[in-house]
Amino acid sequence: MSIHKEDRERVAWLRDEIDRHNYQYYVLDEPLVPDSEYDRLLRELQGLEHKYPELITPESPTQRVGAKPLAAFGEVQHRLPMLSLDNAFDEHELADFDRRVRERLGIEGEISYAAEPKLDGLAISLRYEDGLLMQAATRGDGSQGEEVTQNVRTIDTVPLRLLGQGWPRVLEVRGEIYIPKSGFNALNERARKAGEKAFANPRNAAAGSLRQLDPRITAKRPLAMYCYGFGEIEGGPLADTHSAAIKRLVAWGLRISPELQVLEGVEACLAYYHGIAERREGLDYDIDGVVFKVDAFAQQQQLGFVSRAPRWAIAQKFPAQEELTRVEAVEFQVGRTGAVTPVARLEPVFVGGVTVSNATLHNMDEVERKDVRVGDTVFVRRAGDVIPEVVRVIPERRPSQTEQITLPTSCPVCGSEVIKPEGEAVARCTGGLFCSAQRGASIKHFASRRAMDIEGLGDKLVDQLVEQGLVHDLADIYSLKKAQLAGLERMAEKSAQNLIDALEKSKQTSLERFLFALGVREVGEATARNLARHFGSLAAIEQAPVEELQTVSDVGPIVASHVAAFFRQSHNLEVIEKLQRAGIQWQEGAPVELPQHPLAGLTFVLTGTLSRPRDEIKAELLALGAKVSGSVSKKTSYVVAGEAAGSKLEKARSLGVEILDEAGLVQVLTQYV
DNA sequence: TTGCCTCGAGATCA
DNA sequence: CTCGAGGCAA
Repeated sequence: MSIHKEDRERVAWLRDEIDRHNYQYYVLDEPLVPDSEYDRLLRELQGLEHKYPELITPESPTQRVGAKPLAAFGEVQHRLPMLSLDNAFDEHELADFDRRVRERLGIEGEISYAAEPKLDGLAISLRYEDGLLMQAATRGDGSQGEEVTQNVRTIDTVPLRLLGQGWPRVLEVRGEIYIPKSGFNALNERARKAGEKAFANPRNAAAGSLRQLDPRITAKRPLAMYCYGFGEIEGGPLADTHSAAIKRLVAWGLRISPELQVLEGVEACLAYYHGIAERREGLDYDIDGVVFKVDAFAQQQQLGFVSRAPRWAIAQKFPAQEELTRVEAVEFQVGRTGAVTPVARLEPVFVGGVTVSNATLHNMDEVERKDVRVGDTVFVRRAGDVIPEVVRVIPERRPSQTEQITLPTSCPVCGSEVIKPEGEAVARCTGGLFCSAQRGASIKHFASRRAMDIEGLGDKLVDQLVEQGLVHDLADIYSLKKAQLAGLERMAEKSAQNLIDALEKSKQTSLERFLFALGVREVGEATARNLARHFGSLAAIEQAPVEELQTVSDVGPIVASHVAAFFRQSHNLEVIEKLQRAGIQWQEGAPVELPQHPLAGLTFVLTGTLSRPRDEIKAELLALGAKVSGSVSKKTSYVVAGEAAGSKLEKARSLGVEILDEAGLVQVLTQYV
């Protein structure tokens, strides 16, 4: 069927018109027409597209909701990493941040900061190519996230095509996806009426909505987005300042925070923070603080990054919400290494969007400092937004006749002696593998994904295996028979076979995984990898003297002694042998020469009065493979400036060479070494 | 640490 | 229908 010219033109006109109304409504918050008129346009477009399916394009406003559920989310490599922000928890820390920024930039006057509220949602990266939304990805670990394009397309406030003109061919925009409070309440109201479970808080509802495989469900969730930053942009930045660049997004149909402001100096930032804090309740979205960014891109570039966070931005967080509750009990948990940790069992209380019923007390020093007792009324908060924490006891509300919490002399699980070495905070059960708690925890660790990755061997199953005495040491899991498993809960034929298969599959592994899985104290994934690479074979590690172990990067005297002690214990060696007899194997390689000179290629210049003799610092740098020069040139990597530094500092500034104070030097060293 | 989603499979009931 | 496990996000 041929398409009438006027229909084709009408379709194009309708799309422009609908996109324009969306823009007015969502971005500018100034609708031009009543909803009924908007609906009429949309229906007319749907009618025409129904008549001429060949006119349908992915960016048509009728095409937000894809028809088919996904099988799984794909992975996305971020071209520019999605970083996290440093936090400031009080005015003091914010002032420190401002001072550091000015010092690094060598500016006496006030810095311009772009400020906006920090939304409590989840971070997202949108990629537009030739003006069309091609990809939306979650943050993930910062360098690799999940592709959730199908779901993000359903969000009304995210344009499928950029409006206007002048956008770069490739534009990555970053922002926060969230659910407005009003939408959240309506959503939960609906869920309650339908007899479904309500969401605990808007953030989790938003995160859950984005993880739906079926975009039709996502489309029913009232998600929204504000843009606050950038990823890759073809042709470079959109303006000289962050605020100007962000404001350009508006013309292209992207939504930005109406609260965005440029402020001069730290005093203005503080005032802004207090202003937002006062209006917090009235805003239609949850926020957990305010973000300040150095506005000028040139200054941002000069400031650079520290590991995973930019030096040019900070999040000033609101004080964590605190609630009162009662301590029902203090129990002692025994971990994989035997560490005995006091945990407060609390009367469940809703704090910061979740129900908290447990809070670790870390160690006895902490218990004594806070003097927490059973029956106490305490303030609880979520520290750093995540970990529940007992803030303090309200002594006036302590019931009479309470007792101080004391460290048990014997392990609550196995009864072995508990020892707290002088000067150490952590107490330990001496039961070793005799202790079922340690046994269980070490098996769980062994089976975990980053270790041996034995699918199906989860917490509940391990608890059962240990409880029933089917497993005594790590190696025993490989001699489990289907018949033995059959007696356990939720373990019928199929599950048992799956587990046996998973065990079999895990036998092919790598030295680093195996080393990590063994659970040697202080040996995490990174250290296991370093050891494996350095020595190449298990035998070499087993026999290595402490001095040799210490030559491995990241291994100091403490880690080295733990490693050596582990391999001196005969029962550990027996378990390893048993595991190998069970069929665990890996490729043993030749030891890899690790670069002995982590600072190779860097040139330092020392100037001014430093806290130690210059020769001493110089020797250290040389030992790490760096060059130390007497004069500053373009090739100088860093100038380390102490008190009363003179012309060399001047020269460094004029050449744009990075300048470090001693603290900065330590940071750089930890970065490279 | 908690909450959410998804999947597979066991448990339960008609 | 319910549970356990796994994965993700803050």
